[in-house]
Amino acid sequence: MINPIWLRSFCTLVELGHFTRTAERLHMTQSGVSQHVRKLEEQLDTQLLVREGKQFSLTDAGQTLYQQGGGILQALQQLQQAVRQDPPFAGVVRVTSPGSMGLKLYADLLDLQQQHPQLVLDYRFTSNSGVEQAIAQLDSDIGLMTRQPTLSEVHSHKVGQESLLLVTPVQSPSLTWASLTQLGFIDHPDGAHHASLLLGANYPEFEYSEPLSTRGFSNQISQILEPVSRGLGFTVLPAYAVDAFTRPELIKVHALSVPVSEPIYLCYRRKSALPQRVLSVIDVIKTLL
Amino acid sequence: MINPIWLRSFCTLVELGHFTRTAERLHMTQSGVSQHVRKLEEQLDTQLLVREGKQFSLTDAGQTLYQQGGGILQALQQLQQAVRQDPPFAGVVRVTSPGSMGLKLYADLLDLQQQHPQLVLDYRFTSNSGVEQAIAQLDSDIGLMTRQPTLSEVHSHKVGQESLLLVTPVQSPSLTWASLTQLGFIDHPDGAHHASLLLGANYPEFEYSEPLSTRGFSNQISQILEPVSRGLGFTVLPAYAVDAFTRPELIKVHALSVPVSEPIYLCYRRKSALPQRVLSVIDVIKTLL
DNA sequence: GTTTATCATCACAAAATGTAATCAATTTTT
DNA sequence: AAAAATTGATTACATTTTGTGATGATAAAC
Repeated sequence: MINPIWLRSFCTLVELGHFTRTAERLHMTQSGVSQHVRKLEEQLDTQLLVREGKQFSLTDAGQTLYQQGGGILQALQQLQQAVRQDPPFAGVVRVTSPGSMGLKLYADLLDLQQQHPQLVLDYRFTSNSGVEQAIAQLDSDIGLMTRQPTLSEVHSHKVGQESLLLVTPVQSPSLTWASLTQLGFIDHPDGAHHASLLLGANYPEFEYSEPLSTRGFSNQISQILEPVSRGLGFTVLPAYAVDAFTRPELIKVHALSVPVSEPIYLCYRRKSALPQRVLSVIDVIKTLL
Repeated sequence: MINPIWLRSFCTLVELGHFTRTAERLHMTQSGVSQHVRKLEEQLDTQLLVREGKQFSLTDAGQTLYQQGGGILQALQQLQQAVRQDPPFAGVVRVTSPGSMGLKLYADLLDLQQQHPQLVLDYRFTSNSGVEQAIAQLDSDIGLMTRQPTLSEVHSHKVGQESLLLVTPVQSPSLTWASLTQLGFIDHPDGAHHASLLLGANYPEFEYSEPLSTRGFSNQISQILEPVSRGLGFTVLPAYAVDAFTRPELIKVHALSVPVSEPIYLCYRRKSALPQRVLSVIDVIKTLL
């Protein structure tokens, strides 16, 4: 009986044309891929690949095996999906998002997890491109991004938006450009980007002035407002991150005359049939954003 | 990924409704079958069988898995057939037949093997029902029988016949019924059957007389003519067995007035796609009989 | 010509698989 | 009813398979 694990390695290899990349895709070592192919060839007593230096081409047998085998593998997967019991609120769901909206989502999803003790949430914070990668590599079930993904494997649609807000200490001076530059900027991973969006739209001076003087930086999204609350500077943050700050009385949030917001895209892997628990969480996320 | 070995155990179990018989069919132990099913259920986190004492029925999931899974297994098998290199004269071919025609065939097939050094013949002698069983249980690729098989898995068609011959010592007396009974019978596994066929058709006395007095027995087909050649008795043998005797000058073969012969049926497993080497040997056998 | 990237091979640790022995239960025989 | 025989589940263990890391060889890139 053909070993479907070996077959999968072979089919992936044919698609990628590259042992090392196949290994990465399948979360195994290059040595493993090499051996899988060799064992397939041994078992079938048939050469599948014609090795040409570091390239290879397919023999007729290899061609057949790839075409037919791919279909069978899919059928096996689908069968597993069809038969496996698939409860809507049990099992692991892996969510990845940038920090800002994560602060809100994570709390809300923990509520959900408390309602469904069988549900296990694996929530990871990372950059937009990290989200995209995680989805494409099957490392995450659901992703949230503030831009559309570029990889073709990743499906996305807009599910909401988050306003960018100017945040200053409570006892802040006026909101003139001069006072802001004097107060100084508290930076964070998306700080420059957010600042240019919001400030550029509201302060004509922004475009021509010096870069903002940075008075601090944190990549821990929940910590960014701490220096602001102590009067050390101002920042520009998505609303969800502001909402999550524990001492709102120490900061002041300003509605500027030209509101700016970033879209939020919900992403998951195209084609791969999603288990019920992932669909459930997607539904919940949509109601939250 | 669903393990196709486990799946095969499960599908066979569903068909046979019986763990122990499934184990026999698949050449494994009952314990193994039991574990395969359990592991499938564990992996899919789904009950497949509802155990009812020693019986069982299928859950919905089990039903689906059986139906879809069976198809996938077949597809896998066929793919393997299609891809596996399948030389016409290399590999093991297992032939099973009763002794008589085996004596001729085995020699001829050894000739074939000498012409094709890659070919390996596994020739086993057994009874008609043994042949049938061996085919049905996939223990043999080709079988030869002198009656039609009864098992539905076994396909057969007539490829020839072998004459039954009366064999006496060279210096035998007349062929009257009286002299034969006085000479005595050398028996072998099919002896009684063959004798009744041939003698019953040629000696009206046969039906009413005492059972033949037996002067010897051998289940080694090539040895049966030894006691005959020494004058110890006569026997009735298929022609192929007589032809194989090394000292033909010591025996006398008699053409009786009513010739009797047994049909020869060539058998192989229905449906299972035969590898090229088996087809080759089948062709050769047909030319030999 | 040197460096880097890529694939094959090998030795070994970890994991899986299959079996025999045993147990528990059900069915059949006496 | 009791005894015997079947049948499937479970367990312990030996064997086999599998995947990895290390190493080496060869092709591509610089």
